[in-house]
Amino acid sequence: MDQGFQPHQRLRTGRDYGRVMHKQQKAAGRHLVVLLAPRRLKGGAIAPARLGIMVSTKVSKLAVRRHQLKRWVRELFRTELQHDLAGWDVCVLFRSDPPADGRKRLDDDIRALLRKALVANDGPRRPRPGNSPGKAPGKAP
RNA sequence: CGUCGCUGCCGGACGGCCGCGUCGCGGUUCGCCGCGCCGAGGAAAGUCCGGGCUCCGCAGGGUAUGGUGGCUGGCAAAUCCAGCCGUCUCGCGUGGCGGCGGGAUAGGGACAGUGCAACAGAAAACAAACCGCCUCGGUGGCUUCGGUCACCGAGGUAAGGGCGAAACGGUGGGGUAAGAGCCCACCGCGGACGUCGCAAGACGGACGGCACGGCAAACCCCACCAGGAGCAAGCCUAGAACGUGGAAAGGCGCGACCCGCGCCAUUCGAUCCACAGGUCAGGCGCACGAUCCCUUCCGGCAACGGCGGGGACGAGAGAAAUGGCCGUCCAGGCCGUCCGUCACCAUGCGGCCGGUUGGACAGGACCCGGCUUAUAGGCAGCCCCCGCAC
RNA sequence: CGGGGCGUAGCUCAGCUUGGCUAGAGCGCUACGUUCGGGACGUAGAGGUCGCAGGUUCAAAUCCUGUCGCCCCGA
Repeated sequence: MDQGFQPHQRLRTGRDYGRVMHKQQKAAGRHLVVLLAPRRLKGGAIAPARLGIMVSTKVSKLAVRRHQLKRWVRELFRTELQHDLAGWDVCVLFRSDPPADGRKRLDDDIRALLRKALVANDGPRRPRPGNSPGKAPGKAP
């Protein structure tokens, strides 16, 4: 099984992040929020999943801690989640600092929130029809 | 032996699997793939100082502003480091000084000026009379007619009382109506000058005759230092645009001000305003340097410096890479158990087995030197003489 | 990278300029009064290491230095 994690598997630009944030397909937990957006390549092929992680200084003032949180999420994505999420861009946004020894619980939370977000539709309050620039609403795989 | 304190150092090692970043080589269906090297700290942190580097045409003068404040040395430089001096303080010692040892120290100037000092107290800064003490005058009482007491008034007096953080030298003697550096001795204070020291200062001291109180981490004065911005500095390449309307005689260049200097412009119009248009592109800067490690010799009390020899290149990316699982070792802690060593006990040392913990503070963003702060545990040295044993 | 500000009673703030007289105000809290009871009102009272550590001074919330925490600007 491929467990790599390379540049094309990440959200890299502000545009990527903005696209995921505006999709409104999300699920929130105590310590973090998971956002999803579907993605297709030009030829219609299913794109590999991409991950973006956001940890602000408000979550923790210590750089070490912020790095550690990113690594936890990245490791989980790399080892088990990336193949199930093919065709999706995922963004994990931390709201507060989880307990220092709570890695297992954090992993469970992420899995649960992902399931919730996948079931959720594009968002209950759809923007005014005809206003959005021709985006295709994502379909849950 | 342990502990406290201070100083310095270390702050896991090796290996396996999966994974990440730069670079190099090879391959490629141009998506990427394979192999190899290297890949966070002593504080990478706070950003408190100092530099390097880069640009601002020149860095020139003055003012302002800010900083520094014993001396000498060290360093590229410094609010850093070392040594020394002064002051304060603690301990030891002495009859008392001198002395010895430790600690702290932002430590120029209070005869340039302005200002501040609550409460208490008579009085708080060119001194001053509340009580007291003394003299003189007046009135009254008593009288042994010498005086004495009370009150009022005019003066003298800083020795005594009490206040305070601080009261215009201290002690003793002379002196006096009572007193006073008024005079004298010793001490304190100021101090021309001399000697020693590179210097801060140290020692001696004619003489003065008490005058000169405290606070400048109050304003301030003096001396010295500082041009400004910061790698989003800045340089190069590619690409887009190089239009419209209005105001306009001076504007801009250093961003506190003035001077000096320079540049652009004066209706074909510098510049300013509004609109329109463009920009989230790539490379360099970017890591071989006041570099790091080991070392002979020399100079210095030390910080540190010099000549020489050997060895090492150790992240540099774009919001930004070091992680996960496991094994062995190693290290320490705690508990339980057993054995050995010294003549014995305690302590200690060494060894065996079982269980638990892999630990603290913490992650580079142009780079260095220092400072400060955080830090589980361990090692070494010094100090102390607190505890235990002999 | 550069710059600025704040920390005082449970809460929101004043006092810092020019150190001392006194750490103060409002809300809240406690007790009593008033009311049949509550609210409002009246009277009395409690409550503060002035973020922390040093220093200057006779004396520091105030001045100086260091440090911790929080907030806000500019590029």
